[in-house]
Amino acid sequence: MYAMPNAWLNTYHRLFECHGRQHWWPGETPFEIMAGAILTQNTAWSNVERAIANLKAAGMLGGEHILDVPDTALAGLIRPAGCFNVKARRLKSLCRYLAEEDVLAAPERLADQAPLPELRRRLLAVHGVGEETADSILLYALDLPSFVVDAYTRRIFGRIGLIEGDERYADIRARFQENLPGETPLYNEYHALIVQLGKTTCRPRPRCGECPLHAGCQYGIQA
DNA sequence: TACCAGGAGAAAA
DNA sequence: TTTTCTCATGGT
Repeated sequence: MYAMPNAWLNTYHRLFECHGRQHWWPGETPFEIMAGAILTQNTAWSNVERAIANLKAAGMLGGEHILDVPDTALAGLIRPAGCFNVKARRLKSLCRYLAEEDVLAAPERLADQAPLPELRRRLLAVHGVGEETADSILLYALDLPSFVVDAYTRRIFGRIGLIEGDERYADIRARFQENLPGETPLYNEYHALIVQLGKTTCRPRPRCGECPLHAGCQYGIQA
């Protein structure tokens, strides 16, 4: 696929060969992906699915609806995702921002409002949107090439020696983007594969032997 | 019972 | 600037 693979691309190809295409993000609409990015903060996705199901069942999975509902009612719907009072405020903050950009009814149009760096800066200014959440929204909801770094990325790439693991978020993101073609499908699949590996074979335990990455890692990939 | 899971903001050091 | 604390549910 790429003419001059490097260690970063080699790792991607090994992950892809092992785990296959991940079909991310698990959301049906750009708004659902954005909401999921907030709801999944420090929370297992299985809990987020319940919260999103509640929003769907209540007909609330849209920015205009969320802005209309009282905080307490919204918190009740997203309760399974944990930190529900905090996340209710964060969801509303995101919706207010989408309204300010005049894209509340069609959040995918946010991608047309400004270049990626400016969009990222604006998202980071929204209450409740940190770097990982902003990059998740840019990449998975807006199809823009912004690499997502998470705890799995730090752990796995620290273990295989491509990073130290304790760098700042921006530094790790820059390392990926400097060493990979700036292509949305690649960033999309790469992060999804990292999460898949992190969830299935890289729990804190001795080497699992299930992933080809372990073949080159003296310690196995673990926390 | 304790720990972990696809963080972020606020306060303290 | 960096570290610590808080938010909080559900599964193992």
